[in-house]
Amino acid sequence: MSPTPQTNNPWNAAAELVIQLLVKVASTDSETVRKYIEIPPDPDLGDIASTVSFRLAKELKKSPAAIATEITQSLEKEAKKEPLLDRIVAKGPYINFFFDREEFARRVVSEVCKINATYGMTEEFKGTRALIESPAVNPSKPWHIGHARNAILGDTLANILESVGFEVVRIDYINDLGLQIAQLTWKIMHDDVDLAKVSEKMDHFLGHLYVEVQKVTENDSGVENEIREITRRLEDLNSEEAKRSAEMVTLCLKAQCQTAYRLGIYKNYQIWESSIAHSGLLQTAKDLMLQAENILELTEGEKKGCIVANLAAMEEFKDMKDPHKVLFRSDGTRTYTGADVAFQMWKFGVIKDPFHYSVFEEQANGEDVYRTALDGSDRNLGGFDIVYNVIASAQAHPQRLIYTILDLLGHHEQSLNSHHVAYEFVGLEDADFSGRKGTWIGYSTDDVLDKATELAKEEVAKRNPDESNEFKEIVGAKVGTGAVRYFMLKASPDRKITFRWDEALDFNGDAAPYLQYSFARAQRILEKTGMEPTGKAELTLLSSEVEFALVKAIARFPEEILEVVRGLKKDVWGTSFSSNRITGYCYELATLFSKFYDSCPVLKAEPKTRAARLELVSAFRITMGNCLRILGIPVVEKM
RNA sequence: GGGCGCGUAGUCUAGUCUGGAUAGGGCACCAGCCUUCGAAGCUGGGCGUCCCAGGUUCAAAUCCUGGCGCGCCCGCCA
Repeated sequence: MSPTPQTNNPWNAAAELVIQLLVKVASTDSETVRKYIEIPPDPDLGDIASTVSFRLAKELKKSPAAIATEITQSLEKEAKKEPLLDRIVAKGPYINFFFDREEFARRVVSEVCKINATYGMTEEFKGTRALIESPAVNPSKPWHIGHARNAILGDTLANILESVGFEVVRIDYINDLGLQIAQLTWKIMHDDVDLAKVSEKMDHFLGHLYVEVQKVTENDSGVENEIREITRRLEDLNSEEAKRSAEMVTLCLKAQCQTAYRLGIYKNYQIWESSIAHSGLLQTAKDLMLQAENILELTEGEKKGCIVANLAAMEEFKDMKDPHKVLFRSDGTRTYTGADVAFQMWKFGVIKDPFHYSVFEEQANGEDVYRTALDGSDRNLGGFDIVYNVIASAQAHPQRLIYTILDLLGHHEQSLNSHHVAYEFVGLEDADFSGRKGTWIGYSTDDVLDKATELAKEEVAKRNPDESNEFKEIVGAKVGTGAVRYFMLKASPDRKITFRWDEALDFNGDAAPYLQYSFARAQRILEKTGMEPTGKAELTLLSSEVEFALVKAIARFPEEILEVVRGLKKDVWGTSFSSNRITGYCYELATLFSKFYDSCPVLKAEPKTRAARLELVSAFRITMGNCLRILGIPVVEKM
C-alpha cells in the first residue's frame, strides 16, 4: 500500500518518485526503501538522500559504499529521463539525489499559487469525526498562563486536525458544581455581594475572593460545615444557592471567554457539570457499568456499598494499594473517575446524547457557542470516532484509568481511540501556580496578554509614528497575542515551562513577531506591484541557492503538518503532540525568506527575474499565512 | 516501593519514537551591514564530557542494562 503522490503535497510527490526509482534497482520493496529516505544535513550534499545501502550491505555481502555506487550507476539513465531530477551522486554509502531546480521550482510555485488558501490542506484523514476537550478551567478564577498553555495546545491541535481532513468539534467542560464553586457561593452569600455591581473583570474578582475564602476556611471548621450544606443545596436547582451560584458561574465564564477570544480560541459546545448531574447520564452509565464483569458493588470490607472497577488483572495498575477503583461511593454519589467514565461513554455515543442545548453567547468571531441546559433543543451530539482530552501530564494516571475502564466495559475500540494529550505545567522560578495560595496573581493570561500587547504597541508605534492610534492598538494586540501563542507552542509539550517575562516577551529571533514580520515584508513587495502574479512568469529562473532553499521549504509544508498528525501516537500513558515541530517549521520558513529577501532584490531585478521572484514571494506569503492560521497567530500585513 | 517525564554551550532549547554525513537554533556576548523591496532583519565569530557507567552495532545524543539529579503521579479527596 503505497500512498499515491498528491499534487497538493509537492514534497511527498518528489520523495515518492525517488522511492519508486530506488525500488527498481535496489532489489527490495518500497516500504523498506521509504524507511531509508532522509534529508541530507547539508543541502550541498543533495536535496534528498537514501541510506538503503546500509540496509542491503549484509544480504548482498558488499560494502555500503559499493552498493551506493552501483545503485547510482544503474539509475543514471532513469534520472536523465525524469525532468524532476538533475543528478544522482553517491557519496560514500549515501545516495544523494539533486532535484532539477528549475523544474522543481516551477512545479511547486505554480501549484501553491494556484491552490492558494487551501495549500497545506490534505485529505488523508477525511471523514473522521474528532472531539477535542480543552481547557476545562473551573469557572471560579481567571486563567493563569498554565491554563493558556492548555487552551492554545487544544486549539492548535484542532486546527491541525482540520487541515488534514478531520471533522472537528471543540468542546469545553465546565465544572460548575465543584468545591471551589460552593466555597465562593458561600462567600458571596455570606457577604451578600452584589455581583451586578462588581466593576472588576468577574473571573479576576472571584479569583481574589477565593484566596480570601481559603484564609477563612483553613482554621474554621464551622465554615466548613456551612459550605458542605451549600454543596448539598446546590443540587436543588430551585434553591437560592443554586440561583446565586448559576449567576456567578455564568458571569465568570463569560469573563474567561473574553480571555479565550483574545487568543483567538473559540468553542462549539460547553458541557456543564450540572447538566450531567441532572441529565440522567450518570444513572444510565451506572446501569451499563454494572453489567460488566469487572465492575461490581462490594458487599464487605472498607469499601462496602461502593461500586468499583476491579483492576487487579491490569498490569499497569498492579501497584495500586487496592485494585478496587471506586466509581460510585457507598452513598451513591459518583467519584470524579465515575463521572469521567460516563462522560467518555457519551463522547463516543455509547450513551445516547441526553443533553439539551441553548446558546451561551455569541463569540467574538460571530459564531454561537452552545451550552448544555435543562431546556433547549436536542442536537444528538456524540458518536465521535476519536477523542482528544487535553489535560496536564500529572493526570496521566487518572486518564489511563478512564480509558482502561472503558475497555473493561467492552468498548475496546473506543478505549484505543481515547487520547490523553498531555503537557507539562507552566510554573515560576520559585513557585507553581495555585488558586488557593493566589500565586497566579500577576501571571493571569490577561496580565500576560496585557503586557505583551502594550510592549508590542510601543514597538509598532516606534516603527509607524504616522499611523493612527487605532492602527497601533490593533496591530499591537495581534503581535502581542501572537507572541504568547507562539511561546506556548514552541516548547515541546512534555517539557515544563518556567515562565520568565523577558523570554515570553522577547520579540526578536525565534518568536512570533519574526514570522509575522516576514509575512508583512512579502506583503509589502506584492502591494507595490499591485499584487500582480501573472501566472506567466518563467519560474525556472528561481535556481539560486537561496531561492531554491525557500522553494524546498515551501514544498515541505503539507508533509510537515501530516507528520505531526501521524506522530499523535497513543502510548500507554499519553499521546504526544509535537506542537513545536510546526513552530520550528514556520520559523525555518521565515528564516529562509529573510535570507532571500536580503540577497535577492525583487522589484529592482531584471523584468523576467522580477516576475519569477514575485511569484515566489507570493507562494511564500500564501504558505506563511496558512501556517500562521494553523498556529492561530494573527496575520498582519503591516506592523 | 512502583510508574511517567525531563537532563544537550553562560542560559533557554531542537534533534531521541523511526540509530546514519560536521549535534541545529534563540537569547546574551564580540565584529560588520540601512542614500538600494521594512534593521522585529542579514553576514561572520567565540561558546559542547549530548548527566554517568557499561552493552548492542559498520555506525549511538538517539536503542538496551544499571546508576545519579530534578519534577509529577499512585485516595469513597477535589
